[in-house]
Amino acid sequence: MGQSAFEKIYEVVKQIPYGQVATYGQVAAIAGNRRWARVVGYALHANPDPEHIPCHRVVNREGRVSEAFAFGGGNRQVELLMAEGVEFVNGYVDLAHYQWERPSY
DNA sequence: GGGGTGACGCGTC
DNA sequence: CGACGCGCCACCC
Repeated sequence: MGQSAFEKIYEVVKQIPYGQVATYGQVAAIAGNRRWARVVGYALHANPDPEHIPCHRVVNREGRVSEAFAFGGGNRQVELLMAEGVEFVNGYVDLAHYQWERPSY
C-alpha cells in the first residue's frame, strides 16, 4: 500500500491525546523506525492538515519546542500546550508526567 | 536523474 | 559540559 513513512507519521501524531505530548523520536519509533525522527520534523513542517495533526503536541527529546521554525512563532506552541494542562519547567515540557505513552495495540 | 537540506536522536571525541 | 558526525526519509532546485 502507499503507506510511506510520512503517512505513518501523520497517523501517529493524530493519535496523540489531549493534554499529552510526544517526542519526535517517539513518533518515529511508533511509526516504524526511530531514525525517522528527521522525517517527522519534515512531516510536521509540511503539516498538510494542522486541524487533525496536532504538531504542537510534538516536542524534541528535551521537551523543548522549535522556536525558530514553529508554525505560529514558537511561543504559540507553548501556549497551546499549557492551555491543555501541560506544565512547563524553565521552558521545557515535563515529559516525566506528560509524555504520551502509546497504547500497546 | 543527482545533490543538498531539514521542526531530530544518539553515540563518540 | 560542548561540539561533531552519522543515519533515515521526503521535498526542492
